[in-house]
Amino acid sequence: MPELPEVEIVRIGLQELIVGKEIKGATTDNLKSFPNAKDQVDQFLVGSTILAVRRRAKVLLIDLDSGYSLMIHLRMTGQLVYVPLEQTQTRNIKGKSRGVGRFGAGHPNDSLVGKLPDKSTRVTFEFSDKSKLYFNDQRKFGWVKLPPTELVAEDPFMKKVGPEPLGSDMPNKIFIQRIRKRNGTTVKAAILDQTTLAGVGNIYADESLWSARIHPSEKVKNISDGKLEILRNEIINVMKLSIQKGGSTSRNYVNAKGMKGSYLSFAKVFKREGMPCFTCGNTIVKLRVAGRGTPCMQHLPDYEWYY
DNA sequence: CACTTGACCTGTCCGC
DNA sequence: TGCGGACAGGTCAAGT
Repeated sequence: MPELPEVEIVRIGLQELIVGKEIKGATTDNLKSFPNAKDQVDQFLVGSTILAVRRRAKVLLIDLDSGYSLMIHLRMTGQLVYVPLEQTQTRNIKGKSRGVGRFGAGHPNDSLVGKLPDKSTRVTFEFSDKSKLYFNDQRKFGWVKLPPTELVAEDPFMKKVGPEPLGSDMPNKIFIQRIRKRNGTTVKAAILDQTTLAGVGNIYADESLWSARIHPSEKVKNISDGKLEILRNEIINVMKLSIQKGGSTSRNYVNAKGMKGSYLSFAKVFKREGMPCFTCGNTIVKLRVAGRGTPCMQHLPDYEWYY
């Protein structure tokens, strides 16, 4: 689910909501979600205070004054929702996982706050002021780890992940250099590869490729440096716009206050299969590229006409 | 080695 | 309405 923009929005929200709070406890009923909880929670988490909330790629990092950091990956359906003390919980329909609701994005009644915990709650963090942070994850792909802060960079994923697209460490030259290492594959597979660059997922891959007028199944080796430069700029543009719009909510995504994002109403291809392209009017189709559902134009010429 | 495919899970949607 | 299959925002292990 969450790609870089969604994780960044959660980070911004948590930074505002939980920094300075003391952790009183953490519980999980799913060992896969927080594998070392039993050994680590009492020793390194309980009694510690939150110093900062960082993000690297799609991973959230919550630094604690115990010298440890919570590492959290939301994968496909993870949510991190903060519930303040004054929110009394409404009664849940037993066994039913509640969706975001029927109100528009940003509507106060649309928040998951007040409906938590529910059957998708995997980890509950409680603060000393009795407020809570829920890690919900329907599909159980997400995870929580608690390494020493200084060893976060030694995590296998952190060691191999590529540069941040919105950071100053990815100028055009670096982007083109790195993506050219994937000359043999399709451009969509190349930008989805987290070791090539960090943070692009299925939505922003399709959106940025459409904006750059590059077909997702085109091989990297057939694309000029000039077009790759345009692609790099469009990746930055769509991600920045998405952050402004509160991210993409396709099904599950909500921010730290339990609210969904509105970027998909600005999307050009994602979830628009069967509808006309905003530029050429041809019908958007859904193909399978890099093993992923890929809404795009049918043929390369659909894109090339508009170079 | 570079690249692609299946597996991990739960829930929803669509066609019969 | 029920049932089977396909599919869903990510990443890794195992396959070619």
